[in-house]
Amino acid sequence: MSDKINDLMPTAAHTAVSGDGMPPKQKTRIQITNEAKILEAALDVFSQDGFRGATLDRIASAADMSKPNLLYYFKNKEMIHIALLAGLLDIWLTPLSEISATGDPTLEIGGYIKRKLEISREYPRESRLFANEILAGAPHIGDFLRTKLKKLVDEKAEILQRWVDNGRLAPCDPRHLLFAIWSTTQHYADFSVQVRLVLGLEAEDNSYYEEASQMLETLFLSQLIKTHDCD
Amino acid sequence: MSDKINDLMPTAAHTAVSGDGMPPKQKTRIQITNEAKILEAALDVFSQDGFRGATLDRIASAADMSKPNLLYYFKNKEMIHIALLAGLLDIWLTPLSEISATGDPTLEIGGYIKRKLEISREYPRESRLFANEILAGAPHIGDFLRTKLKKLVDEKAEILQRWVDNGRLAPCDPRHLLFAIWSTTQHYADFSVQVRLVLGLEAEDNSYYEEASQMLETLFLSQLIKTHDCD
DNA sequence: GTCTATAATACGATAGAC
DNA sequence: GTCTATCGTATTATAGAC
Repeated sequence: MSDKINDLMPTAAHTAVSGDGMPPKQKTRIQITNEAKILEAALDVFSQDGFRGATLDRIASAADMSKPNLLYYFKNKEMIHIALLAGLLDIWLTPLSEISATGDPTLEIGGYIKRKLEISREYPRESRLFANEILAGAPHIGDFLRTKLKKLVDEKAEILQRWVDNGRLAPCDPRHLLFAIWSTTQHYADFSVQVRLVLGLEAEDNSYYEEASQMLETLFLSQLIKTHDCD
Repeated sequence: MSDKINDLMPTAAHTAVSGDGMPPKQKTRIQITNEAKILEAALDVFSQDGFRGATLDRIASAADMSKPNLLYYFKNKEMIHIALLAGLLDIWLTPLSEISATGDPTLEIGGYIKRKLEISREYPRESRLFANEILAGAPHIGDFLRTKLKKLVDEKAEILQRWVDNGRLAPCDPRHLLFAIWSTTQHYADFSVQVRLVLGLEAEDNSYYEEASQMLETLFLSQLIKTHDCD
């Protein structure tokens, strides 16, 4: 359960997941396609049942591969999971890191919410993979959250706080504003089954994202951010 | 994977989890205490690792019981899980059902958010149990969501819609307003590990709920609900 | 690189003594 | 009601042929 995510995160998509200090090895074409096939299948399984609940049998079956062949490409179950998490964290954090202190609060926060909701729609399995990892106690990404994510949040919270101090943003705790954005956007991926059943939609029907976008704009932008005072 | 939750939900805490049409049997004191001990232990394990990831070994160990003894009280692993979900749904839905059409929108919605956040704080494991069940595709409570929950949401959405039509609530999709309330409040239970790591808090430190309460009031009440127009 | 075979352990559930 | 013993299967991972 070593937290190796911190090391391999930035280059996870292109280098071998060796975990030790070895130099990255050049990959053959078949390696690239088979590893991709495995990760695609594993994402389905891990995002549904979590690390403990997933089995190599089901991953191999979903990847249309034999189990030993799967383990030819990844040392063990844990390495597949870590590779997926590493790929996810990259997608995850880019939008947050792009919030700019020099921009307009409404545009910056609105753009962030929009991108987060797009990611929720485009990468729902990654969102559920992350949710499962957190629910399990973050055994694989605890270090990452404590160090890199915290650092980034601290940075961005400072920007938001300055906007609050300048009266350009309603008084609120910046970190909790981020939590609210994360939770509302990811909810549509993590709880999509519930959302669809409550709305009476068929599986795979993603039409609710239009309404979601509208709701989040109302919630976070129409009123929260002060464009003018009226009293 | 039969969805029996619908039947046993209302009386789950006091009657035998027989599942069939048998009349509820009177329980002995030792039955009551041992079943409670099992459910308490199972809640720890299921809420962390989900149904598939949990094992009877760890539940028995946490309950300080032998595995066969555990299975003397519950027919199998699934019955323990269903009993927990049944208990949870009761806690879950009461606040929603209490939203009153005759009340004041600010007080009704504000009260609902407050109660949901209290539940998130008081029953974080139940919240994570629910999250795990949804992430896994809601195999045990799909029917419940499709029928009873949907019905209740439809009812309450109508009330909210009337407030929107009367100009007492900002124009928004009532169902998505509920989703936003659910996601933000439950986030503090489901993602508590991440929240604590990002805030630099120790495990078990729940102090962030005060800030959370403030944030949600700002987000949902201070501006969202129209108390007056200024243009 | 891919396969069959299999080792070694984990897991859900039952049998039967007490 | 609780225990030890155990059955049958599932699961992770490896060995070794091809």
